[in-house]
Amino acid sequence: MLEISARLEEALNRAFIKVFPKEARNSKTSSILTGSHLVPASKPEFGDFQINCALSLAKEIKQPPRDIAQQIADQLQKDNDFVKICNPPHIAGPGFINLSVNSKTLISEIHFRLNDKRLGVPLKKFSSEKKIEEGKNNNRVIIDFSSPNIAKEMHVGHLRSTIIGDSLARVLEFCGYEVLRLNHVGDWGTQFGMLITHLKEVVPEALHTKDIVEISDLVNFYRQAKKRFDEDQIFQNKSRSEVVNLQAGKQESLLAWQLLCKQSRKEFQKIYDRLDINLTERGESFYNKFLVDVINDLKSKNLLIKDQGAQCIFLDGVVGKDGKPQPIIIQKSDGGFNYATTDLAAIKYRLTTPPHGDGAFRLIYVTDAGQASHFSGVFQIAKLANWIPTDCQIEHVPFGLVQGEDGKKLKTRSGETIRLVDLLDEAIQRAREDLKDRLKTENRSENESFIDKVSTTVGIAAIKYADLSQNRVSNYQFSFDKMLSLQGNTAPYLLYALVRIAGISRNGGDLNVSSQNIQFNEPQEWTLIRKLLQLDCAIAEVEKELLPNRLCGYLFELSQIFNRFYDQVPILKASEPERTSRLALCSITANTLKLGMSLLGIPTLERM
RNA sequence: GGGGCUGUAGCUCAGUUGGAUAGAGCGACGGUUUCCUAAACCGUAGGUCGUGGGUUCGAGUCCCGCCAGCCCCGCCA
Repeated sequence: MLEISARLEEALNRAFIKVFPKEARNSKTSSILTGSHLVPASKPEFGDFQINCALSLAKEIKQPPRDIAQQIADQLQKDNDFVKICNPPHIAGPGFINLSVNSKTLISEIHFRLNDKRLGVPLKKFSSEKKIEEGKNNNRVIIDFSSPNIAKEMHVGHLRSTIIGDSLARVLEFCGYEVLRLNHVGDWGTQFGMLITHLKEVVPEALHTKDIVEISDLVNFYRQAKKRFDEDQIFQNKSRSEVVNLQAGKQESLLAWQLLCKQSRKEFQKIYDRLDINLTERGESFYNKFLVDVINDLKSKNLLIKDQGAQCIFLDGVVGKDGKPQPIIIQKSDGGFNYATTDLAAIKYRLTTPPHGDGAFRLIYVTDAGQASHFSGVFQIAKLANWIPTDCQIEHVPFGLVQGEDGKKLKTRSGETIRLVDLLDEAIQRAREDLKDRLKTENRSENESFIDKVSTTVGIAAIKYADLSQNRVSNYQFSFDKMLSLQGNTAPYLLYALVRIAGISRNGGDLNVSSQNIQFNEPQEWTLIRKLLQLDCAIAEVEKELLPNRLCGYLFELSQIFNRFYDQVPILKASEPERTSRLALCSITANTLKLGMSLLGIPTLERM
C-alpha cells in the first residue's frame, strides 16, 4: 500500500494546485496543503485512506469544509492516475474525504505478491557513488545490544536488549541497510583484578597454558572471588596490583583475562544459539587504545575542566542532589577511565570513516531506560566535540523493566536475579506440558522428537513475542501463563494460524498458485486482502520508530482476520475459480506471517 | 532537590505527523462443530483516557500546573 499511497498523495497535490492555485502559493495555506493529509482510514468502513485537510483549510480559505472537500473530490475524479486506483471519493462527516482502492488495483497487487519474495516491501537503494566519495557506507547502521558482562551469567536483565536489538537488526537488514550488530560486552574494568588473582590461586596452570582449563561454573567462581575480595585485605591488595598488571599488558595477566573471556563467551553463545541471535563481539577493551585520544581531543577543544582531580565536563542543566552542577567524569582522579570515556571512544570510532573506524551513519543503542541520562550526556559531549557529522543519527532506544506479576522487578522467590537459561527452560517445559495435555484430550499420539521440536519452538517464540509485542518504553509484566496462552495476542495464536494453512496444504490445497484467474466476492476475502497489502506500512513503521510491537500488532490483526476468513469461508470445498483464489490468499497469508515472524526472530511450525 | 519514564475497561495492554461513536486480548456472561487442527469463530456487558487549566473548528495525542508509581543523578557499568 505504500506505493499506492504515494501515488494518491501525488494526485492529491495535483488537485490542490488546480483547485486552490492562489492558496498553494500563499505561505500560510501552502504549509497546510503541502503537509501530508492522506492517512490510512481510521476505520475499515471509511475505506482505505482518508483526507483530513478540508477541515484545517476551512478557516484560512473562508469556505465551509464540506464545500472544500467536494471541490477536491471533484478534481481528483478528473485525475487519470487517481481514477485508475480508486473508487469515487466520499465526503463524510464534517469534511472528511474517504477513499477506497478499487478491486482491480487490489487484485493486481495480490497477483504481484504471489510472485514476489519480498511481498511488496521495497528494498532501499543507496547510491554507490556517495559511498566511494566519502569513503564510507552511507547505509551502514550499528546496533549496540545485549552486552552482558564477562564472568557473569546472562540474566533476565539482558533479555529485552537482546530480543529487541535482534529484531530491529533483522528489520533494518531486510529494509536494505548494512547492519553491524555489536555486542559491547563488559570485558574490562577493576573486577578483573580479583578474578585473575582468584584464578591464579585456584587454577595456576591457566596462566601458562592455553586452552586446557575449564571453569565449569563461572558464576560460582565470580562469587568466590567477590567473597574473598570483600573479606580478605591481602587478597584485595593483590587484586589491585593485578589490575595494574593487566593494564600494563603483562603476559600472564593477559592470558588469564583471555581465558575468562573465552569461557564466558562460550556460555553466552549457548544462549545466543538457543535464541538464534547473531552478534559480533566487540567489548569495552577494544576501545582502550583510543581512550587517550578521546581525552586529548576533548582537551584540545577546551571542553574539559579539572575538578577535585578528575577531568570533567559540565553540561547545562545537569544538576546533582545538592542542586550544584554535576560533572560527567571523563578521567578519574587516579588517571583511570570510566564508562563515559569508553562510550565516547566508541561513538567516535563507529562514526569515523574506515579504515580508522566503522563509518556508520546511524548508531542505535538498545539499553534500559535507566541509562537515558547517561546516554543523553554522552551524546551531548560527542556533539560538542563535533564528532557527529550532520547526516548521521545517534539514538538511545530505551526499554522498561521486566516485572513479575506482582508489578515489582522480576526476581526468584528467594529474591535472587533470574538466570536467562532458567527462564528459557521453564517456558519450554511449560509449553511441553501444555502440548502433552492437549495430545491427551485430543487423543493424538506424537513421537518424542515432535514434542521436543514443538515445545522448544513454542516456548522460545512465546518469550520473544511477549516481549516484542509490548511497546518497549513501558515496563513489561512477565507472565508464563499469558505468553503461552493459546488465545489473544500471543506467539501460539500466530503460530496456529500458520498451522491451519499448512493443514490446508496437507489436505490437498496447492499453495503454489500462479493462475491469472482469481476473483473475490466475499467481504472476508476483501478484508484479508487489504490487511495483506499493509505489510509494507507495518515494516516501514518499525524502521522509522524502532518499535517492534507495531509489527506484532499487524501480525496479530492479520491472524485474526485470517481466522475469521478460515472459519466463515470454505476453501478446499469451494468450486473454481473461488478455490484457487482462496488458496492464493492462504499462500500470501502464510508467507506474510512467516516473513513477519522471521523479522521478529521467531521460528514457525507446520504442525503443533 | 534536579532529570527521565509511566498513568486509558476488573486485569494486561494498543492507540501511527491532533480528526469521525477511544480499540484489542484476558477474565465474566451467552451462542457456534455431519466441514480444511474448536489452540478457532460469533455475540453481550464493561471508560469522567490520573487531575485542573490552556491552545484548536476538533485533544487520549500538543503546552503549563498538580497528584501517584517506577527509574537515574561524582570518580561502578
